[in-house]
Order: sequence, then structure tokens, then C-alpha cells
Amino acid sequence: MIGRVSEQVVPGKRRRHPPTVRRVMVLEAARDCIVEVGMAQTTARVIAARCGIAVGTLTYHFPSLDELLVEALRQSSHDFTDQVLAQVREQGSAEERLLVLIDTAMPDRPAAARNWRLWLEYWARAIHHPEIAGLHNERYDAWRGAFAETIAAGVASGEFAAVDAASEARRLVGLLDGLCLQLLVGDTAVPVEAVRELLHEAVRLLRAARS
Amino acid sequence: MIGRVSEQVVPGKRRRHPPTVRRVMVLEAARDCIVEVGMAQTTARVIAARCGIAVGTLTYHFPSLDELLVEALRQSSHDFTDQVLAQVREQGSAEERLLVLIDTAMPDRPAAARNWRLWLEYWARAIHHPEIAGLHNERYDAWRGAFAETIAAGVASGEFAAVDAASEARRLVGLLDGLCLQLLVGDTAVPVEAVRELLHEAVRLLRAARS
Amino acid sequence: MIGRVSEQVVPGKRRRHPPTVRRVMVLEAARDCIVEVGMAQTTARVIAARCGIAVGTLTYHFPSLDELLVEALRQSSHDFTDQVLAQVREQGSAEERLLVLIDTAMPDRPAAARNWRLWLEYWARAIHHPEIAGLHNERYDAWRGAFAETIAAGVASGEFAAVDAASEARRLVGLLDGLCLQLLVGDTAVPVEAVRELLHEAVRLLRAARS
Amino acid sequence: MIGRVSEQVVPGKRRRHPPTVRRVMVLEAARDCIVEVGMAQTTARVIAARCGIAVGTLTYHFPSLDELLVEALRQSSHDFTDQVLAQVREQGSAEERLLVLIDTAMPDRPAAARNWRLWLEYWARAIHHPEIAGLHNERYDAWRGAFAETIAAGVASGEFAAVDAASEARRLVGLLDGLCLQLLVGDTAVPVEAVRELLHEAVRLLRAARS
DNA sequence: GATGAATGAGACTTCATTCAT
DNA sequence: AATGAATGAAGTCTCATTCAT
Repeated sequence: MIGRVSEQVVPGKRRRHPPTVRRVMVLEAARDCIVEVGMAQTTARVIAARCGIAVGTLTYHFPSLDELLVEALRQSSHDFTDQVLAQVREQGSAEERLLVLIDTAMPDRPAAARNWRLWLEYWARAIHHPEIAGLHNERYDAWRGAFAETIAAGVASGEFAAVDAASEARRLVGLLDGLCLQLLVGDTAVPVEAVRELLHEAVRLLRAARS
Repeated sequence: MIGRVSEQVVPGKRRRHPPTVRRVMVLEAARDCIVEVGMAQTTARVIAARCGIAVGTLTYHFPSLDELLVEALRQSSHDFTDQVLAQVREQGSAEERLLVLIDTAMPDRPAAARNWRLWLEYWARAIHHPEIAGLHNERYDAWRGAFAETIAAGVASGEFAAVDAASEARRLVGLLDGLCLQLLVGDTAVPVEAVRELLHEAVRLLRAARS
Repeated sequence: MIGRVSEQVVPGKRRRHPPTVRRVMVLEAARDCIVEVGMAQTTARVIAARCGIAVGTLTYHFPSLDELLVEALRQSSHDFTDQVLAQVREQGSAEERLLVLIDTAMPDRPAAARNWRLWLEYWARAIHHPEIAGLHNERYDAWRGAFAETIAAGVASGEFAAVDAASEARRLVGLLDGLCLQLLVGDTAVPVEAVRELLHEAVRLLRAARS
Repeated sequence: MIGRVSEQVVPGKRRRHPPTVRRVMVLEAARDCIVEVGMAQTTARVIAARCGIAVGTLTYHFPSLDELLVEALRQSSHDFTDQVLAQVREQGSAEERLLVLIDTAMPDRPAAARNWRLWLEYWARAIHHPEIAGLHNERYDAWRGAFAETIAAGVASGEFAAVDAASEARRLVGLLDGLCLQLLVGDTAVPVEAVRELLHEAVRLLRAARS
């Protein structure tokens, strides 16, 4: 009713693939479906259509749809987080690294928007599915950890004031989540630029507090 | 599968109620089901069992299950928000009123926890359902508006520094949402007290900035 | 989907009527519904809405819907046939009376069109419902009998050739039914005038055969 | 209630058939059910039971039951008409061909009786369902056309009097429909032989008119 | 490895009927 | 007499999963 997944079937048909390859293709298709139409509408046939295979082929590689969906969430979230974190640990001052971290997560970047939508689905389901909750927390810890580490590094180098890195990271990530939520759900008013500015200001406050 | 709704059937059979009453009973049952097992598992028969009526009776009062669910979301969210806002506008300094607002929303209060879970469902569905998005934004505006009003009052009275009330409200609500999200989803050790303290501090910062 | 019964509720509400009166009102409403939307769509609530009463009131007067529908068929068909036959036995030559009989039955008269639609429903159901078949045959015999009587009278008076009245009546009625069927079901082409002319010609043939 | 479809389940389980085959089987089963118990009683489970498959299998091949039923009507009617018309255009005088046409349609032949019952359902529903009306008219035109063609051929060859073929066809088909209706619906004593004789006489009248 | 016909469980919804008011 | 809330049976359809090919 609401969303319709654009089928991206490759015209070359009946390709045979080793399970490893097939699984990746399916997981990516599942991820795209979840993002585009929501997990509730992501049925087996929708995923199969999305990657141009038969429903039977899908269950051949993933006997359980539930596990396929969980795996898709896990994998996608994993990929995004890793990619972001990798590019962050490289260079620059602690403040610069925090800003990069934030900018990379802002939902005006397509990859980031996709990830936010996945996380929304995570949140709604994690409450009732311990397995998803565990999955989510694992990723969330990595994410919060990156903030904490960077802040700790800034504190250690004297770039930041002597704050509690863990607590400060929790605050920053909370602010990031809450504001992006408003961006995603809100039909209107809240401009992404304003959110970015609020977050940058929060980062600057770490430094400012030092002087 | 994961959660099982505790049936609360009244043994008396064929209890008759005027539609107004029955509708309220059903909406509350629906709300409880959504909270307890998630909206995805909240089927007609689950709701019916919850309030001890036949599925046909449910359909009699709510011809469309979709509309029942949307109405349940709307009503519950409306009730909670109104109740909180009402008790806030009464008395005290702007800072006190903000603190009350925050405390009332903290998920260690059962009513608040219930509401948070409802909002999680809102968020996940709002992206794909414009009607739910509209519903949510309406409530969210009221909620954000209460913060903005209170902050503006504090600024006007000189209790707070001369900040932009709207922007500050957005920040506070964002922080509130993001941190409570961590409380709700996290199976781990984010203590509610730490969150409350972070939020109180954010409020104090409004005052502190003045001195 | 297809047809929607126009509710003809009288604004004056909660009228109390003796069962005899109520039953007639309901039966007429049922007849109108069958004619307008077909028997398959004529549900209890549709009939109730049509005469502005509650569904419960309907079942109060007619415990069984099936019997209500059968009774509606019987009554309506009875009324129409009687009315037609009554006005026919009055006056004129046998040929004139046959022509009146035919003209009264032509579906360009609203009352006749209504009756034809009822009979269509009869036919489809009579095959599987002996009771309806019996009902129908009873009416049909009266109808065919009127033709037979009139023809016999014409034969007796020398107005018609010496044909077998029963056989001739069967033929005339068959032709009438078959041609009107084409008028009712056909979306297009067959004009009512052409049908009338064919039937009149068949009547004239009775006379012509004499000369 | 009235009629009960005899289940014709093949004990062998999970018989697989290509959709083309299965669809034909289902359509034939549907046709038989309509004929035996009427369209109103022809539910999904009745059809499924009739061809020994699960209801889900039925939905697999025919997502919409409405379309299945319409298709069954169309196909069956098409088959019967084609078969009759084919065997008619072959040989003999115009009169002989008309007689064959009529005899093939007489309901003492099982295939013909089946077809008549289908057409009864057509008629009752065509009034309220434009799609069915269209379907019916298409078939009806073919049927009436065959009579018209044959009559025209007879007229052209001098075998018949110089009548208007179209009008004469309409009359013959009307008579055929009306009389067969009496055979089908009447529980009483309209003998099929009498009807056949009436129709044959109508055909002979075409010739007799010439001499 | 891949397919898709087949299935049963369960979803929502319609509806004639019952019965307390 | 009239009402309408309540119900259970039955309707169509969706869907994850199974399994013969």
C-alpha cells in the first residue's frame, strides 16, 4: 500500500552463485527492502523479487526468514558502523574527529539515512526481541565507544576539559539520536542544518569548557 | 512468540456496554497489547482476548483494525501528553517546571515507560505511513511546545539566559529522546539515574549560563 | 461494490407498527433491494437500512433471513401477477387481451422491469432450491394459465384458429421470456420496440392462421 | 445446504502440475460446482475440495476468487458454444443445420444442461455486473450470429422464404431460451420432447413460408 | 544450486442470528 | 414492539515454509 520496492532484477537470469555470494546479495536486497518499505512489509517474496530470484531460492539459502532479517540488520549496521569508525580513527584533532563522526552520521547522506531507518526498525523490535536487543547493543557500544575514546583522547591531550568521557559520549550520542529522530520522523520543520549546528556546538562546548 | 499477552477475561459472559465505553476498553486493551508485545504482534484476536470479547465484537466496534490501531496510538499518546502538560503548567519557577516535565517523562514511571514504547512504534511506522507521521508530529509539537513555552517564560522573567527558546527546546527534547532510547533498548547498564542527572544538568545550564 | 441501495429512511423515527404492517414494509424493502442490487447483495443490514429499522427489528419480525427473502419473492411476484391478470380478464377480444397481457409485461414499464429482475433471481435459485422452484411454478402456472385461458376463449369464440391452447400458451410465454431476457441482460442492441413487435406478430399469427 | 458437491479427491498427495494444467483443472472444478450447487454456494473451499487441493493452492493459481469465477463462466461458455458452432457449420441444408443447432442445445444432453445452468447464473448476475454482462453478450452474439448466418444462407439459397435473418434469429433464440428456461426451472411436467417439437416447428415455418 | 507448486496456519472481515435491555 | 451489542461460523486472502523436480 504505502511503499513499493523498485525491483532491480538483472536481466541476465538463472545465474548460479556460490552460497557465500548469494547470501550477500540477498542480505543487501533485504536491507534495501527494509529501508524502502519497512520491515513489516518486507516479506519473503518481496526480497526475492528484489534480487530477481525465486522464493524457493531464498529459503534455500535462508531457511528462516526471521533469521534472514536479523542477519540483514546485523550485517548492514555492522558495515555502516565499521566504515564510519574506520575513517574516523585516522587523523586530526579530537574535535575534528568528533565533527567528522557526526557529519558522517547526518541523514542528509544517503548511506546514513539508510542506516537511520534500519536503526529505527531495530529500536522498535529490540524491546520485544532479546536477540535483536543484543545485536543492537553490540553495535551501539562500538558507536558510543568511538565517541568515548575520542573524547578521552582529547582529554588526555589537554585539548578538552577534564570531563568524564563515558558520560560525555552518552550525552553526545543521545543528542545525536534524538535530533536525527526528529529529522527522520518529522514531516517538516526541523532543518538538517540546524541539527548539525546544535551538534557541532555541543562538541565545541567540550573545548570551550577548557579555556 | 516472544511476549504473550496476559488475558484479562472477565468470567461474566455477554457483558453489554454502550459503544462509548466499549471503545475505550478496546482502545486501552490495544494500547496495552502494543506495549507488551509490539504492534506487529497485536492482532485482532490478541486484542479481543485481552479484553475478553469475541473477535466479532471487536469488528463490530472497529470495522477496520488499521484504524483501531492508529486510534489507539493517537488516544494513548494524547492522554499521556495532556496529563503531563496539564500538571506542568501549574506552578513553580521555569526551571522547576522543566525538571518536572523531564521527571514525569522518565521511563522508570510505568505510565511513561508505556508511552515510550508506543512512541517507538510510532517512529518506526511514521516513515512509511504519512497518517501516522502526521499524528506523531501533532503530539510532538505539543510536547516540544511545552518546553519552548517554559523556556521562553524563564527567559522573559530573567530566570534563564537570553537563549532561543525554540532551539533550546529542540535540543532538550532531542537529548531526552535520545537518552531514553538508550534506556529502553539497552539491555545493559545505562542507569536511569545517570540519564536523569544528564538532563537535569542540561536544564541547570540554562540558568548557569545567566550568571 | 456494484450497486448501492438508496436508503429511503423516513426521518420520523422509532415508529411503532403492528406486525402485519411492519412485515409488509420489510417485504417491500427487501423486494426493492433485490431489484436494485441483486439478491446476493441483499443482506439483513441492507434491508434494515432500506426501511429505516434496526437489524434486530428485522429479525424480530423475520427470524430467518432466508424465509424473508423467499417470502419477498413470493409476495412481489404474486402482487404483480395478480395485478396484471386482474386488468386483463376484464374486456375486449381475445387478441386484445393477449396484447394487453404482453404490453403490461414489457420491461419498459418500471413495475414490469422490477418484476423481471425478481424472476431472474428466481430462476437462478430455483434450480437449487425446491421451495423456490415450487413458488415459481405456482406463479408461472397462473401466468401461463392466463394466456391459455385467453387463447382457449378465442378458439372457442372462433376468433382464433383451432390450436392447442396449452401448447400455444407455452410457446407465447416462452417467446416472451426469452426475448425479455435479451432485453434485460443485453447491454445494447435489442430495442424493446422490436421485441414488442415480434410478440404482437406472434399473437396476430393466431388470428391470421384462421383466415 | 441444498446441494453438496461430491468431493473427487485423488488420494495421491502433493500432485504437482504446471500452472496451465492446474488452472484448467480448477476451472473445470469451479464450473462443476457452479452447476451443481449454484454460484452462491461455490466458495473457495468448495472448489478446492472438489479438485482435491488445499485452499492455499487455489489462491496460488487464482489470487482472486471473483476472477476465477468469471473466468470459469467465460471459459465454459466459450467451450460449449465453440463446440456446438463448430459441428454445425459443417454440412447439410440450412434447415438441417438449424435443427442440429437446436438439438445440441436441448437440455436433455448433459453438456447442454450444464451450460444452461451456467447461463442462468450469468443472467442473474449480468444485471449488476457489467463485466459479466459484457462476457455474456459476447457469447450470446456468437450464438445468435450462428442462427442468423444459417438463416441467411437458407434465404440466399432459396431454401427459406425472404425473411429478415437477424430478426428471425432473435425470435428463434428467444423461443429457445424461454422454453428451455421452463424446462430447467419447472419441477412440473413440461416435457423436453414438446419443447423440441415446438422449436422444430418454428424452423419448419421458415421453409413452409416459402411454399 | 535453483525452482516454484503446494500447503496450513493465521490474518482481517462479513454476516445472520441471539438476547439483554 | 423495538433495539443494538455481542457472537461464532464462515468468507477471502497472505505468507513462510516444504519438497518434488
